[in-house]
Amino acid sequence: MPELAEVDYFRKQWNPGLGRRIDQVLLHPKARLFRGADTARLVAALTGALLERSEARGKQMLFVARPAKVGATSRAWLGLHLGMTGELRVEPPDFPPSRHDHLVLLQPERSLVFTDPRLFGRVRFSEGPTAPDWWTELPPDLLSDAFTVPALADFLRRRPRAPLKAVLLMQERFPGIGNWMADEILWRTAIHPQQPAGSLDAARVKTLYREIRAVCRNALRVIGADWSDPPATWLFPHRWEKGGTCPRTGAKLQHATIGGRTTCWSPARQKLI
DNA sequence: TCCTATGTTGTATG
DNA sequence: ACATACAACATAGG
Repeated sequence: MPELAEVDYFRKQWNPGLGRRIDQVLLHPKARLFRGADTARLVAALTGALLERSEARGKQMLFVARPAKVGATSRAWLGLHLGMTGELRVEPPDFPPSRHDHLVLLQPERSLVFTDPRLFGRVRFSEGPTAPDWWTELPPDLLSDAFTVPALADFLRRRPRAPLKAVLLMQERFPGIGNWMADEILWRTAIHPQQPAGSLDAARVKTLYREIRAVCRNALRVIGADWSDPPATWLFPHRWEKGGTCPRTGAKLQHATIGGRTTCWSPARQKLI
């Protein structure tokens, strides 16, 4: 389920383990989750290490650990992506991992668990004095100063015929936006999800920019903080209701596959132009 | 049985 | 080279 705010919520689930030692690492090395990662080194580096801190950028998470060796300047960098069904949670120290618990960091006081039934998630691992490229080369956060109206306009211009719904899902420009956030943004902006990205005038680009930032802020405040339900004034709680209606117009919501994903919009306020 | 699922990626086509 | 579209990945639930 995780998009921007859900990812940050799950990241914080491991907060009780920060500043604490990792005694043991349990994993299934052949799980698709670990494709491309050196699991042997991951286990060797994290065993006995101190879990220092974590951060999230878009749908990506980073956990940083200090190796047991005294005076070590190198760090262990653990990158996690939750895919479609990944979750992070805390369990007791003696907890027995079940089938989908693919990575477990055992601490004296608790177990930090990464579970992912569908295995669309991903674990990355690196060692070194500074953060690895796969972390530092991530695109700028949508709430940072680096995400600007001209940057948005330029990106849309380069994908002139793609439907806006599909474009908003491109992580290289919109890190953290997923299916429900894209629909929420277009609904607030009153733009049809099928609208070609290159067809917006300057005023609409500016409005789109503002609503992208607003949905990111609101989602982090409401869902990211404690997994609160978004209020009925959002599209979110109505999008899967049968016979669901638009909270602003009262008109019946519509559904179709756009950009390869099930899309919900309010035909009363989102019309092709 | 068939369809759906808050995601990414590899591949084909234009 | 770039833009676009879509199957594939793996599992559970309606």
